[in-house]
Amino acid sequence: MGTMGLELTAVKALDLWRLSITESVRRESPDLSARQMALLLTVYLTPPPHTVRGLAEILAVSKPAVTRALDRLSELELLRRKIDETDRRSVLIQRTVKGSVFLREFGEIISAAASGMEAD
Amino acid sequence: MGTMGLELTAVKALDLWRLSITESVRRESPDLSARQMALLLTVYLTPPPHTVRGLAEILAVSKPAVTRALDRLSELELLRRKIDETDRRSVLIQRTVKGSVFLREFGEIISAAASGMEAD
DNA sequence: TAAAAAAGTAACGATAGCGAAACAAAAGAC
DNA sequence: GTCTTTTGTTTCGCTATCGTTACTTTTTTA
Repeated sequence: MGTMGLELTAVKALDLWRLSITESVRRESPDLSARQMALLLTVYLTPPPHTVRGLAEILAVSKPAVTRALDRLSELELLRRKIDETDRRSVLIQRTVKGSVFLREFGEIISAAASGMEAD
Repeated sequence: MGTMGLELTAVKALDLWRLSITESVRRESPDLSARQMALLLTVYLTPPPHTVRGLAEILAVSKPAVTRALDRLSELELLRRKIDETDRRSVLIQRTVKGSVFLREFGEIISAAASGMEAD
């Protein structure tokens, strides 16, 4: 199994996670919760448009919880709200320069941790 | 580069992170902060003994911050404090059954996400 | 156009977490 | 045996986030 994708045993996966998140914490990145990070990554890596309702469904959390996460992430300027002019009830969640930089750096942290790991 | 270790571009790394953390959030796992998760993984995946001081150094955070994270994680029974009888000032941080289960499941989430990812 | 539905937010009372400083307990130095 | 250092926790005032409920605005339905 797994020959079509990336091979990664559970133990190696956890160690990759450890190395990456530890490095991220050490760099004093904002201490985002799992929920906030999941929301941020979803906006950046899955096709738009992104709405509060859609994100709440994807993450299986309530709409107010998404609103609060958006409050935090937009305060950090990691993403931005914009009213959907075709349906003014909706809010479109958009990327920002700062968010792109943040995630690019984070991706590089993971990637570096992976390349430094011992082979099986 | 990277031929000695696991190959993972930054973009694929981020998507692996997204799939894993999203699945974790959807399962209503406790919403741990990056700091708490880093601490938990360090205790489980690096050689003991683990002390407050040692963890604070590894994560580059203050000792009270470690104490607070331990309060939370031990309340969740993901790990446990034990006084070091050879130096009763020190507290040894130990694993629990619940924490082992939690991390094993999380490792499997990552591993499953990886094996389901498109190859390059 | 009035009523119903949908999208997102605000308000509520609550807990959790923050950094900084002060603290108690134990061990080491002299 | 006191003084100092080390270890970890507690406390302080404060901000952030929690889940739930109530609400405003906009769109759709009838």
